[in-house]
Amino acid sequence: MTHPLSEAEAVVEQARAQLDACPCGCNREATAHLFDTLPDEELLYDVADLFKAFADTTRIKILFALMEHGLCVADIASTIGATQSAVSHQLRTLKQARLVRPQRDGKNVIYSLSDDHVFTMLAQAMTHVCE
Amino acid sequence: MTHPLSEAEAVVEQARAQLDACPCGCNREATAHLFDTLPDEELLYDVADLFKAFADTTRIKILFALMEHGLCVADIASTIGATQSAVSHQLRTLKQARLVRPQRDGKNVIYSLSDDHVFTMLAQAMTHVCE
DNA sequence: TATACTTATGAGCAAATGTTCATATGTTTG
DNA sequence: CAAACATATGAACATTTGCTCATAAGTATA
Repeated sequence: MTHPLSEAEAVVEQARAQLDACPCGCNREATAHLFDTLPDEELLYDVADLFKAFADTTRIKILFALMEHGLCVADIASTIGATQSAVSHQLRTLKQARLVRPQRDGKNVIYSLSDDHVFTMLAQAMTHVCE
Repeated sequence: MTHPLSEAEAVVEQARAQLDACPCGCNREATAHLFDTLPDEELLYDVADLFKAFADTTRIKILFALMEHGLCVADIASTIGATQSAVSHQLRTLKQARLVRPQRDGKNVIYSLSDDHVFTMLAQAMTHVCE
């Protein structure tokens, strides 16, 4: 015997839970309690560092260029119109901040966004700017 | 006559739609198409500028201090342990980037986060750092 | 192994940034 | 209006940052 209604309710519950758990922290009510007190100095320092990694036009161009798929250094350079050296220097910064991930492919090194978190931060910023 | 199953399905559908519409852009599939081509130079510049506004320890401290509720300049300064002048200078930067909003209250000026977008960006960064 | 090709790195320089100190601007109250 | 208090701003200085140029390091192929 099936219980159509309760099954559906379970799905609804699941969907709601997923909303609450949205990893991006966009649910203010569900997240606010995390900030009752000022976080540790060190943590705040790390947060600022994360934003610093995004805070340059060249690096932003690189990251957007990688949103579709990975690219080698030379292709990144030609896509965004920058020097190989400049791109390599900035990739170093992005790599240290764990925003991109290198992967050797013969002579080339393919860089990709580290994870969906990076994508989310970029999308979030883009929507903010576009408003 | 009621239709329990189809009503429940409607709710499920609504919940799913809400998930897709998550304003933070955390749904990669739903957002990816926005980045098929590299955005305009100017837009990328603005995105970098937005991140620059977050990219300083003092400013991050100020923003986190404001996550609970608005504060006047002096209170911000004492909360984060910084000079009145330093805080005022940085508030200027944050104001220009539309991350905070001033509101006169007698002799004081109460600063608050501009909108939930700012909250989201901070929460997002915090979760990224904490992983 | 020698050569060509791709990427990474170090030094040096110019520009941007954040702080302090002094002071100006604004606001309330005697 | 004068004095006290809160905030904003300008100049100067030190630090950080991002670029270029030259060159090193890693990889594939003749």
